[in-house]
Amino acid sequence: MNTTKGAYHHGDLRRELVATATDLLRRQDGGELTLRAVARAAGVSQTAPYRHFADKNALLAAIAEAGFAKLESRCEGALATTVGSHNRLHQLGKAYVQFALDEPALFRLMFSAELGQFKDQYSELVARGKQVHDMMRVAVEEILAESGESAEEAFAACVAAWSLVHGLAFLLIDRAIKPPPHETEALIDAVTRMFATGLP
Amino acid sequence: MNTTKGAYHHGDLRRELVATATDLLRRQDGGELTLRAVARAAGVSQTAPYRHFADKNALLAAIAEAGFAKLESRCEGALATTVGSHNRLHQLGKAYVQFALDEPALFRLMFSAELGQFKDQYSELVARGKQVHDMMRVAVEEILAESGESAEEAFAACVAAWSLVHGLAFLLIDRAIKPPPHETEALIDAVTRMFATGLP
DNA sequence: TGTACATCAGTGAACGCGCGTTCACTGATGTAC
DNA sequence: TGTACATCAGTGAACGCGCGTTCACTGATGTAC
Repeated sequence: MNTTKGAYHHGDLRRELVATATDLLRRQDGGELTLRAVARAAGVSQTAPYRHFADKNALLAAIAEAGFAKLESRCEGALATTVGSHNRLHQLGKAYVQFALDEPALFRLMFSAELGQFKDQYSELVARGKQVHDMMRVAVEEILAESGESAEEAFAACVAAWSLVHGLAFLLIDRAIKPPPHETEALIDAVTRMFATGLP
Repeated sequence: MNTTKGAYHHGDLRRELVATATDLLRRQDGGELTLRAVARAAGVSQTAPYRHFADKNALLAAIAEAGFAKLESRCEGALATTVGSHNRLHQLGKAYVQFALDEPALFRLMFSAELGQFKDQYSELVARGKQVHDMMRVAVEEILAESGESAEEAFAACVAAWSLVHGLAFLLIDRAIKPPPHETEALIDAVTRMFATGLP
């Protein structure tokens, strides 16, 4: 594998395209992501991506997959240093919302209707998405296990926990609610705690 | 005002374009909404909309504004027949989520990044959006007033309530969670109740 | 070690397409006298 | 009541644009002998 930049053979263009696209999303939040723009930003001809992706959808799927991996590792990082079941759910929620704030366009893509239309064809992507759901589930179950709740309760509670952080993330990145910047973190803290400590 | 269909002068093309666009969103969820497609669906030339809207953004703003009005009237309908502060918040949340399920593409547009980029230019749209927030706030304050909570608590609680229903709506319409269709309503009921009854 | 050749990973020109928008226009309507 | 004319609300052709994608190609790499 050749990692020299500028070479005719790039070495790892696939990975680079995904990284460049993620970067592009970060820099031009709101705009449309085009294959040509990604290739341009990667310093490569507009047809080069076709060597690594069947079509634009395949690239989008790869970007979203990498996004889920990133989200997952952020959440795991938050859990790694936290003890106590309520506290763990609380930190998990904060990491989730913070990820959305750091990467709004990527977060949007990961859950977009556009992606939703074909994502079932990309099993790795589906698997990555499930793992986020699973982290939520485990965190909620940790709490409910302590008080011996039923599994049905657990499902609804898990969905509620996820809904809360997912909704807060979207309301913030879509600017439906606009707290002063220096109060944003406190708001996230208050809202996520509200649920985590509210569970039985 | 002439309401005869097929006439050269339509009579109320502005309203019709908004209605047609909403219809189009409903029928082709996921696809892009184009000015030309809206005009085509309304049975009018592709340049006719320019008589009523400065550009495509203005049409999108009008569609979203009508969407917020619709959402608001749905929520008001739910509140009109409900007594008891906890119950009212619960029903409000259900109406919100149900609206998103009935009009997923419209709901997405109302909160889309695309719209977010220019919506501040349309004050009527901004005002409509605020009214939804206000309904949430009032419902939460009704509850908190009964136990004399502080205003800061109220803000976080309001954001939390809105986040919960907003997140559940998006997780469902984006198929991030896929309950069996006949269980969807029960899940919405359980999740929205979970918060409404969880407040002090 | 040197050479021939298959394979791989790029390039660049070109395609058809649908988009938003403009422009000069035309048909319908309403008003003044 | 009838006519002239200004105004309003549409039409249809045309524009330039950037898009995803295809195609024949070319330069770089690795392997067999």
